[in-house]
Amino acid sequence: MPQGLTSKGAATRDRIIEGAAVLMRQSGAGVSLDEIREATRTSKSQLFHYFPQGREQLLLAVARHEADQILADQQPHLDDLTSWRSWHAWRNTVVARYRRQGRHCPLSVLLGQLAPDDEGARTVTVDLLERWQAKLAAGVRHMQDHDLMTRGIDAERAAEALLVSVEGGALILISTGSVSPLETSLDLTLDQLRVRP
Amino acid sequence: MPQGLTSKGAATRDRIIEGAAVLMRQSGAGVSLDEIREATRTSKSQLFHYFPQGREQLLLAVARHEADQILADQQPHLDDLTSWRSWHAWRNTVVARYRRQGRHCPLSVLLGQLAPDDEGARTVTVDLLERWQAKLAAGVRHMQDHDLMTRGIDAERAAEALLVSVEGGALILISTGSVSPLETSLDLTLDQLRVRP
DNA sequence: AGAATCCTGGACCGCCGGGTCCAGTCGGAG
DNA sequence: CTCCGACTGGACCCGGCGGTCCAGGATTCT
Repeated sequence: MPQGLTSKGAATRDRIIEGAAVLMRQSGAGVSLDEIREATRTSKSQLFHYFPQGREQLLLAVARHEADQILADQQPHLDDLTSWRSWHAWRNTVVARYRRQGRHCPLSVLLGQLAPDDEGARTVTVDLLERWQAKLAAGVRHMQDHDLMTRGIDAERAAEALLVSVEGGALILISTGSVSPLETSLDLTLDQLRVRP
Repeated sequence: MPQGLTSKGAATRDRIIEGAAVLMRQSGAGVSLDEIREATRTSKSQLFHYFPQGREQLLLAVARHEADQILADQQPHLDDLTSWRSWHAWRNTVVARYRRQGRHCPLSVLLGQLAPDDEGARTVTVDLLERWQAKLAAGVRHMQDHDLMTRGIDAERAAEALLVSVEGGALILISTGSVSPLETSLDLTLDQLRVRP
């Protein structure tokens, strides 16, 4: 990405990312630069003007965009997991999001395009998971501090388990089209955090 | 695949599948027919002789092979989940398998190569999940019948939740390289099936 | 033996797609 | 107004890869 960048240039750059994201969300599989070029009404030279390292850099930018979107979709609940009410609201938001998304996970498709051992691609995923887990752990810790969740399970572990439920549920949703595993697993895991009578 | 197929032909076909599987397991990402040809010491014409529909058919065969392998790796425990001892043995086998596998899931790489909405690819995954879930559910049911697991959770649901733990844990292992989420989630889910005192 | 069929080698083709280049146009700073 | 750097269009290149083809070797059956 060039150092000088006028507002017009920034707008074009964003249009490319957003357009590519939309394209991959619907088309699902591998997208060529020509398709992106056509969908965003740009030219080859613009693509390489804004992403000099080519395809990989572009896809990485789109992946980061999608990763941010995933967290943003869970707001405002994800940042305010301070009561069972908000936990349930969060749970419903997540389920609704994946139900809506159906069998097309934009991020997984994206990462499938990039080399799995590529450092950049790995970073995007790891960053997402870390941010996600941190927010969940904060929520669990707050609940434990107020005796609303059991202290028998370490907050970080609980957050890990919740993440596994969401990711695993989403993965199975992608394969089978069924949301019930996601719901079941998430509900069971949450259940386990309830204070035992 | 041709109708006539001598034992020599079948051997070559198997060699191609096995060789391609090994190749994808180590190389990780997209594999070209030329690489497969070289690794299996065959020629282009053989590849298309045994897989007339070309690359897709070949990858699909490899994917089926890998899916079967996943279940086979969990034997004999998966077919004998009749005591807590065997459940734990199964749990350890699964964890060990994914720990060994590390960040390279052959099946996910494979399916990433094929069009995600391809009917054949979908079938491979769905079949695997269904067989897997059926075996887990059978185990849970057996345990419930002998009052070794709680009857409070429907056997199919329990199997779904276990699957989510394994798949989600494996997915996170692939991304982050950490096995602990897999272990945590699996253990928590199993815990929940214990009969409450 | 001989024919029918399966199996194998490898040259060849065509296209798709990432990447390059250059000749412009635009837009704002001085 | 003028100039410079950012921005844009699109023709072009070229390597790789999936796929085709045919000629010839190996097998098996009658």
